[in-house]
Amino acid sequence: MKKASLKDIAESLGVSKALVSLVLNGKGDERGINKQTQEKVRQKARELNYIPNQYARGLRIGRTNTIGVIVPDISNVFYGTLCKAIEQEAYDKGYNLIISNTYEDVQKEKKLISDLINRNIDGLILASSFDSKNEIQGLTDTNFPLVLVDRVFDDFDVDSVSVSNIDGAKKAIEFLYSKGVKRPVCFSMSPVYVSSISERIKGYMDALKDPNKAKLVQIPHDDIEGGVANALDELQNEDYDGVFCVNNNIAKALIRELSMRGESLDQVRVISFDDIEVFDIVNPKISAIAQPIHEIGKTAVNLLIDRFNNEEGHKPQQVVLDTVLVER
Amino acid sequence: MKKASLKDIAESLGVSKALVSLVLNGKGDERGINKQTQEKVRQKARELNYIPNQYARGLRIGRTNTIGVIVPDISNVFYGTLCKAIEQEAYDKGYNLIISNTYEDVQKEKKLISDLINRNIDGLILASSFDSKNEIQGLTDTNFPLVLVDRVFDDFDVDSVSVSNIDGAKKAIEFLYSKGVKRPVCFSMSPVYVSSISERIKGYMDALKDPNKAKLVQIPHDDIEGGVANALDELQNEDYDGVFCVNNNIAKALIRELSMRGESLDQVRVISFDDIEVFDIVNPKISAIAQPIHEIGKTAVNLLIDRFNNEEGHKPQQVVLDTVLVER
DNA sequence: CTGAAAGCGCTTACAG
DNA sequence: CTGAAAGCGCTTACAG
Repeated sequence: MKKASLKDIAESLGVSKALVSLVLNGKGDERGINKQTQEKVRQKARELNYIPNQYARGLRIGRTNTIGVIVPDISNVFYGTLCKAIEQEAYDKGYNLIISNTYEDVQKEKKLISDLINRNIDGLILASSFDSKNEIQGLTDTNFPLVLVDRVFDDFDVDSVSVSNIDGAKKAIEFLYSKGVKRPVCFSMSPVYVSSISERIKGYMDALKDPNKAKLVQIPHDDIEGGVANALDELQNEDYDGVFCVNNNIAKALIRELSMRGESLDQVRVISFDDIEVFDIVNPKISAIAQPIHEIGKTAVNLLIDRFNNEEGHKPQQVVLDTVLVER
Repeated sequence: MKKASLKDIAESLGVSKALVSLVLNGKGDERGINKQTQEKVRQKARELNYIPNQYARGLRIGRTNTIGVIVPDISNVFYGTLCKAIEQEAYDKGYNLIISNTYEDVQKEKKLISDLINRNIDGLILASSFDSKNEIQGLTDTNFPLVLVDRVFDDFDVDSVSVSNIDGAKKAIEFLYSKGVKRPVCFSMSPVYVSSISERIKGYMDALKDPNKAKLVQIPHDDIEGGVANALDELQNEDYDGVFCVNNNIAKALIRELSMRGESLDQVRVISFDDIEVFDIVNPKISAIAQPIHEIGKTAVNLLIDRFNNEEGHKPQQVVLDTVLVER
């Protein structure tokens, strides 16, 4: 039950491997190969259930039609959905994905990047946890096709797709004010240096009516539950009356903690960055700043493919998409 | 900035490619290659930033260290978490993953399977939407390494990992009874033929005190919201007082719909198969039948690897893991 | 209109 | 202790 190769088809038909290869790659007409011969080849390929060996092909062509994807955590709904969007677009364009998680561990991220390159991916889509572009400068120096998503770096001439986080955060704070909130707190998350988080903090600061009343709480990414509980304790006696959560994980922990304490969500106005299903399920519902996740994924894939097909001419672009306030 | 190859190392050191290959693959000692020569080779490989071409290697060896994973929908938390578990175990064992979604579309599933095999994956982990084993009989006939997860087929001698769905559903119903529920309804989902769903229905039936009072509602998988709304309308005037949801998607839709109607969850006792975060966030919390997702993923990967390393001796196993009642 | 040949980068018997 | 050679399966100039 050995797999059929080009040679098997060629021999059984009495033609050359070259001819078979040409026909099967759709270059039969272009090379003026006899229609009947072409049909015979295709027929036989079907008959032998021929499956081209992509590794021989990749070796020869120098490309593998595989894109690497590295995200912090695919079981986080935001990244799960992003990966799904990337997968759909990649699948449509004939590319496969290799997906890996870093869990915000920069050592693992370094290892994953080199592992993936070892696997000869054609390009990489990266939601990085690095604190500076230095860590990936090496990649771009060697001209390796890279697209940053979600988290980007300043002054870095590499393809990227992100959202206007500052603007989104502003919209969130303005929404709180419009609902009568007097003093909004920001529940932020470590590592605070990733661009998406730091920009959202900046948006919060910018939108405050009275910057002196800014209140920023740092929630550690590896103990969100505990961090939120501590924050609530700490704020017990302060006159905060609204919370802006910089991401959905914090908002989820907050909802849970409030309900455990018997405090209704009605008492505290909450809004979150990232719109997830839960916000529409809990009672009362939670408003959110939604990211165009599908478009982020699609754009990232297409930037990469453009780079592949256009090695010389491709100019790195920093795409910034808008967020939407989902009012509930 | 060309990538270094074995040949580059060999030439710059005045040794053969064979020697370099042996050393770099850790067979230097076994083949009695001079320690100093070995050190020189490793040194030079580092210096040239040598990355072996996996496709040349794969072509030569016949293996690619890549596992295909096909699930219905990775943005569904259950499958997202399963993929994460699979990824972790695979990563530890030196395998890469190619993940794809079927969205319950059997045509897409067929195409994906052949696509992945075209990409020369070493083996496949499959949560299938097929209604019978016939669709994949071909795969196993050719002896292709396959592990079914979550959804399995009867009388099919292939590796698989699933949970005791019947038993889990019984536990759910018994829990409802213990909480004073008199007449539990089962919210089931199409396609109902997948084993996980049909077994949960069977568990529900088996556990009913009065089988005549069985009430099974079919929710279409592509319109869960609407299906749940209709179901609630239909049940308006019946004396049901508890709901068993066969999966988390249905439970989420139910929670949302109840809260939209202003009915508290307290009025209707709900329990769901699959334990997800939301159940711990809503108020009141929802009890659930939890699957050992991490163990499912890990077991699947290891069955596959055992099959790889043990081509002849490997005996297909049907692993069935236990569920846990998470009472809230 | 078609074929023979080279070569992608690697590993592995084989030979000495 | 090390090297020369074959070959994995494919594609692509080149030649006729």
